[in-house]
Amino acid sequence: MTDTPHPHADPDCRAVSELLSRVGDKWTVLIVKALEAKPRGRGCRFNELKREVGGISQQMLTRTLRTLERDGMVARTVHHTVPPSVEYALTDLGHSLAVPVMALADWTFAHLPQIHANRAAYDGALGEAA
Amino acid sequence: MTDTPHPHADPDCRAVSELLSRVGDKWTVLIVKALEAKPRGRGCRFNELKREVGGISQQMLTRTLRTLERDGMVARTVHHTVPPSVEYALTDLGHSLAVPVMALADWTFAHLPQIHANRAAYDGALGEAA
DNA sequence: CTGTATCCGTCACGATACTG
DNA sequence: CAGTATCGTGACGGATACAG
Repeated sequence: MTDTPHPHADPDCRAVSELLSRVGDKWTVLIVKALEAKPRGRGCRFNELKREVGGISQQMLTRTLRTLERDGMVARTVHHTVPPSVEYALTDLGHSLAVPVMALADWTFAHLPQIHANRAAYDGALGEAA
Repeated sequence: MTDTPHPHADPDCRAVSELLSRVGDKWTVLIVKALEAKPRGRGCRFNELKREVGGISQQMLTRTLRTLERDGMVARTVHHTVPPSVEYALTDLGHSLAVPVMALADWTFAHLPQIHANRAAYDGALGEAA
């Protein structure tokens, strides 16, 4: 009651924003999607994942995987062999996240024509304003 | 077959990424949420919206609203009075977008304790590694 | 009241080189 | 093969000043 500067001050709200940002970033969804395609229980090696996602740098792949691992979305398994090999796999939490995310993706896909039409109309209106 | 550099090259995939980024940005969801709270058909003035979202600059409010308007998510109605007044309201498309977005927000909210526990465990493991 | 234009700091992202 | 360290760049977001 003291005073609420703005909605983001609320811890829960911040957490939701944070997760939304995560989903909205450039690679998270692509990585989750790639891992989700794998048969349940089977992991994916680092470079294998890198190839499947495509166009991602080692840096970003490592960073994004670390974040996902920290949140418990992916599990990391190290095999101390020579050469070393590491397997990544979605956890239950990771799989469950994929559900609402894919729903959003489906929404986008379904409304794509509409959105494109809207943009064309908007941009067109600007041009003819002269 | 010619060659697929990376998934983002596909127009549809790019469009989905784009929408995801939009949702993941700092203000879009908060604005949509504020507009959604309004009774159907009733608009919201610029500064009224600014107050309700809280902590947003005019700059960002204008930019985000423009983007949403261009995509047909919000409708902008200008009343040529003195002083001028403008009303913003969600369109049908905007309302329908709110559904999957809120589903994602609900997922986050539901799994918040789990995620926090995971982070604590992860960070804790790092500390004791020494 | 409702915008637009400008400047500036921050940080996400990418490329590269290096290590175990 | 997997990962870290370092550096550069550019987009994004915020503050401010100005205009209709």
